[in-house]
Amino acid sequence: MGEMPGLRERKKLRTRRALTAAALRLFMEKGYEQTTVSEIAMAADVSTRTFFSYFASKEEVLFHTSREHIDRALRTVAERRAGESVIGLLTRAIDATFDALADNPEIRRNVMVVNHLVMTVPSLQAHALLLLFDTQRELVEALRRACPDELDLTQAAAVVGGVVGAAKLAGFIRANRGDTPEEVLAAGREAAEMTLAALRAVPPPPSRPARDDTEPGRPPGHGRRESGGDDPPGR
Amino acid sequence: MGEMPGLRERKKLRTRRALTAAALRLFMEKGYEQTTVSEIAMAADVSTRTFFSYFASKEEVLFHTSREHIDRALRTVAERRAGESVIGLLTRAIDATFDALADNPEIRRNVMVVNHLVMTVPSLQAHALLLLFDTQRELVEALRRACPDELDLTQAAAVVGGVVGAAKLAGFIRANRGDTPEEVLAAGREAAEMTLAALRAVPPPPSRPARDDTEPGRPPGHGRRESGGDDPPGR
DNA sequence: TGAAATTTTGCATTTCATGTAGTTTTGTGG
DNA sequence: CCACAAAACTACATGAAATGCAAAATTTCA
Repeated sequence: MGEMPGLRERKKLRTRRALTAAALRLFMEKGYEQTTVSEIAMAADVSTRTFFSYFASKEEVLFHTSREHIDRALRTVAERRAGESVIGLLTRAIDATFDALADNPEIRRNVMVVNHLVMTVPSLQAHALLLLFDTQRELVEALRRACPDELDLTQAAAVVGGVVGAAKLAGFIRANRGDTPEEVLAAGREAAEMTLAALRAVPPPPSRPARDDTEPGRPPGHGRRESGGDDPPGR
Repeated sequence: MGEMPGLRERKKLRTRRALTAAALRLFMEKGYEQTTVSEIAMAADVSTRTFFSYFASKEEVLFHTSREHIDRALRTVAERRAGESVIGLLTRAIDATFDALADNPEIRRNVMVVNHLVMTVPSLQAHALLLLFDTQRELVEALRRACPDELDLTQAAAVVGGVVGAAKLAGFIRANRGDTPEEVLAAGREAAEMTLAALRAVPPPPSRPARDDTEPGRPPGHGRRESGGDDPPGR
């Protein structure tokens, strides 16, 4: 089959880029709601109908690029190192993701605009949360594939949800207060590592008996263990 | 001023209920996308325009009721008991929430339908995630109000995000697999308590020096402390 | 060059959502 | 019981998102 992209593919890429660039510019200039799809298409010199053959919706034009970051995180998890603990693996994946985000200046510039839009337009916020949520589901799957026999479904979900949830909430809240991207990233990283540190110290509780889980689901052996627990009185 | 609601208010309530009931029934019968707003209005015997004076959008008709659950959780956090640790307070709030959800059969029936719709319609999933996210932000605020001088912003966000994130992801994933509401609730509760247990054993790391936070942000004193910390080497 | 495949386009249509202006219903005070 | 003000509702018009379809236009390949 073809090696070099070919004119048709190159043109498609150019059109897609023109559309996203025009969209970002217009959103910044006039606001998201005030910008119509037909204006975006006009600015990119294509018909309105063509816009929708590139992006399923007006919102999607903002999120099409983030896929590569997601894939990197998934790849990191998939390449578990020999002898690496579950939490160690997650720590490495989190670090790799934050490092990649922090290092790329061009991406960071766009992220600023996208971030501002996401923070201020509810429908975009919802879309972003959905994207992140789907990512978490993929992460859970990847984690289970990389560490079979060490995590049952609920445990994997708890670990991923806890770490990503902490980073997300901390990051969003900081971003909402108008902090710089650097501060936002730092807060997210810090929150994730706080949760990881807690998980690192205490292996998940002993497997509950009556929990049939399709897979065997045994208690994951982590690095170390220490004080069992002292649960507070009651509910 | 008026004590008893008054006819006007009662009628409004009836109309709102009629609208939600009609919407749920039609959504179930014909699917969400296939149901138009005008059909819902027709079934509830009001004009299409009136629908939008009750609900800002077609999606909102599904989520208007969940507000009371949110308020209960917030109230629990606000009523911190004397001497209660931060994690203990959160544990109690989580338990109260899950107990309330598990106990009310009428709510559970509706939750079934809503759940199914949320799981299958992306725009509804996005809306639900947004709602949950806003709830988390309110929780962070409430937690900081209830425990001033014990948590800085990032720490509060990490704790809430971690616990809720774990419960959410575990619950959604189970729900997606078609598990019963009981199983979904159990998995959510279990995941939340797993994260809480981890946090309980390890107090957040010593306050980082160069972190100016609008509020003093001192190291959170939890109920008990033990192994100081084993912070991971570096980043 | 010419035929096949694919992309783009214009047009029609549907639905969500909002603004406006006018009518009906409700609460209140004489 | 009636009249008046406030509110809730309705009908109508409008704008924009999104989709389907068939007719051009463009690329690919023989």
